[in-house]
Amino acid sequence: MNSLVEENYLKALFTLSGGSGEVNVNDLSKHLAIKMPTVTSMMKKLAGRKLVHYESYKPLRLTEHGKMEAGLIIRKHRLTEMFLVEKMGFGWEEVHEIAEQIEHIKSVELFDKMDQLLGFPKIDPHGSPIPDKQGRILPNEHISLSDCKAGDKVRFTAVYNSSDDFLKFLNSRKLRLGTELTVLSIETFDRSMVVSYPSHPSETLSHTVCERLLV
Amino acid sequence: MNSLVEENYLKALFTLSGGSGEVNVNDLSKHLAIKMPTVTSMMKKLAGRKLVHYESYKPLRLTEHGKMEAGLIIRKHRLTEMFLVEKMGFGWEEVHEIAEQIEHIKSVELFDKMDQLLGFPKIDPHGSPIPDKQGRILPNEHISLSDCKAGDKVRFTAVYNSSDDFLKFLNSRKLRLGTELTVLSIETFDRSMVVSYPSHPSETLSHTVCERLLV
DNA sequence: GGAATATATTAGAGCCATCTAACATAATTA
DNA sequence: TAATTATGTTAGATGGCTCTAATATATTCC
Repeated sequence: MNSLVEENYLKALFTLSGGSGEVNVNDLSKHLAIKMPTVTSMMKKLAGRKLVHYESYKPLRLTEHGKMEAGLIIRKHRLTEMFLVEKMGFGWEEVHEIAEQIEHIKSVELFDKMDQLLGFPKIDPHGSPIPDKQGRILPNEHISLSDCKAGDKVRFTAVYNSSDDFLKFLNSRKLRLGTELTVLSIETFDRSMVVSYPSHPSETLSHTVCERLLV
Repeated sequence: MNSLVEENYLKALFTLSGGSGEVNVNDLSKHLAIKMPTVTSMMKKLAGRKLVHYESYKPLRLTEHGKMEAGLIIRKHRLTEMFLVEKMGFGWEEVHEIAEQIEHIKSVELFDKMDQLLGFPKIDPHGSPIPDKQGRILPNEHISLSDCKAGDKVRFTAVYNSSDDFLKFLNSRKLRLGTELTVLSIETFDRSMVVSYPSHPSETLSHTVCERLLV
């Protein structure tokens, strides 16, 4: 049984490991706001429990077992966010903090029940995929809006690295998951985009925003 | 901010303090399954934070502030149980374990939302009163079924010290909160009672059971 | 390739919540 | 009341997670 602290390390490793599956001690340290020596010693501990591959001065990698465990935590997090939004009436910008805590609850039944009441959703309120009961996750197929060309018609399906402020910004522009966007033009000097969608015939979005909108 | 561990001590103190409001170190130690020296040192710590009155070799008492804090934790516990039963379809014997964990979640909004979705209930699924948002609790007015006389007509409104097994027993007899009971007779030799209620015209309940049914 | 910088590890310390062993006080009972 | 038993406290140790300071290895840049 993993402690709450260990679970946070696993989740962070999962989140930070991109395509390569590798994570630096330094990045992990910054992400968790925990000093590097502490991280190193925890990595040795997790390596002892076969949750991460650890070799001195090499990047960290989750083992298959570690990925599964991390996936299960993320599953709980995302099901919780979904439940809070869909069944309890929270705004999607309010739920992260609460889900951060509830994800550590030990009860298969609780999360199965959420899953069932939600109709076995595949994505959370931010558009991120929900891992299955084995902790497996399908890598998402999304690209950034900023990678699109003028004239492209796309569906806004997820956000990247969502902060409260960013979600509030999206709300203020009535940009919701599922919205159909048409790219009208792209400014070359600052790469901002002008897009149109049902409720807003012409809206300008900065490059920073476009990078974080997945379609 | 109280740690999870401190919260468990506060809750136990609240639960164990009867009419006198006093609790022994020994009882607290047994209830929490934590050795006495550990309890003593934690009591000193909580006394330093003005949550308990502590004097060497004297019984423990929660301060008013401590009672409030404990009440708030119990409020979260009971709202959670209620929510799990009423809104998520759990059986009332399944929810205690989960509520034990969720009661430590830091989020006023989460519990306010539960409260609202439940229509501001005054009692939990076991019939125990739910403290208000200030942590105040109204002492319950219930008496044991075992204190009733033959011929009494009463409403079953709460259970005392409910265990899973006991709740399963009640389910098997279709004894639910709110059931109207009539005491038909009392056996003098073992103090068991014969009662009747809508679904069961004649049912015998042992003294042990009767003591734990509050009416 | 060597100096400077960035990244990672080791060593040693501290806090929190727990324990056991030993001792102190209070309550019970012969 | 004196002895016994029950309850409570002190002292010192441990494990988990964290830190800082010092050291080691890798990477970058002149």
